[in-house]
Amino acid sequence: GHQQENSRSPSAETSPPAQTFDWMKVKRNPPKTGKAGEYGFVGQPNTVRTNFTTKQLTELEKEFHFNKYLTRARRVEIAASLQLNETQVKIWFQNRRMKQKKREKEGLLPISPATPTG
Amino acid sequence: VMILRSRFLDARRKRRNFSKQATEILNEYFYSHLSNPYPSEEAKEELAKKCSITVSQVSNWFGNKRIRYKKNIGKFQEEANLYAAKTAVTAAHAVAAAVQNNQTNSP
DNA sequence: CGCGCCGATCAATCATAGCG
DNA sequence: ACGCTATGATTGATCGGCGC
Repeated sequence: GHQQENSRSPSAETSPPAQTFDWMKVKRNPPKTGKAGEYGFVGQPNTVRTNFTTKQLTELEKEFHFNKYLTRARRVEIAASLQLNETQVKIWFQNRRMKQKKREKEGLLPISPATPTG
Repeated sequence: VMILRSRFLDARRKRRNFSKQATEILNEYFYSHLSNPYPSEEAKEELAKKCSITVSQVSNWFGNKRIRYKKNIGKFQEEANLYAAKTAVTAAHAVAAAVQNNQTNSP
């Protein structure tokens, strides 16, 4: 048996490697977490993700436990309190909710492999 | 730097590589859909079942695979060729079947 | 028309597994 | 035991779509 010939597949898929598809070119825009009012550096995006401190995470988690959703006012308070951008606080809660959802989802399936419903 | 890392790390600490079989299945899907390696939720569930892993793990695998693949396409050439050849056989069968069905229909 | 949210994904990083 | 690479998981932030 031998099937090593390079025949042009009439179909669409199954193309030779090294081919560059759109998904390989996808590039994310740099984070716009430009903080203003701290140091003299204003206007230059952060290019990298912020590293939240343990204190900030602790406070955020505490707030999250209080309520999963934030109001504009609350967001402003927390942002100022933790020295973060309102957007960062908003995004953090967003991600937090997704994480919560994911945890709940996984904590239910892996214990029931046998289901009569098929 | 401090030990800010070892505060609430958990799952990330102890992990086990997927079985060879699971990796094989995932790679087969990835390379047979190289033009668009984004399995639907449904496909992920099926892959998860076949690989005996969770849907999240399937998502993680594809996420990592896509990023690492495009970051260094050359490094995956061999692997790509390997699975491309493998899927080519399957494709050939599909084409053969399609031809039979397409006999009465031509563009 | 803008804003927040959801779901998916990106991209960088962490920490460990695997190999010589 | 040690250094390096491969690989799974985590996560701040982006993208597109939706509803208000």
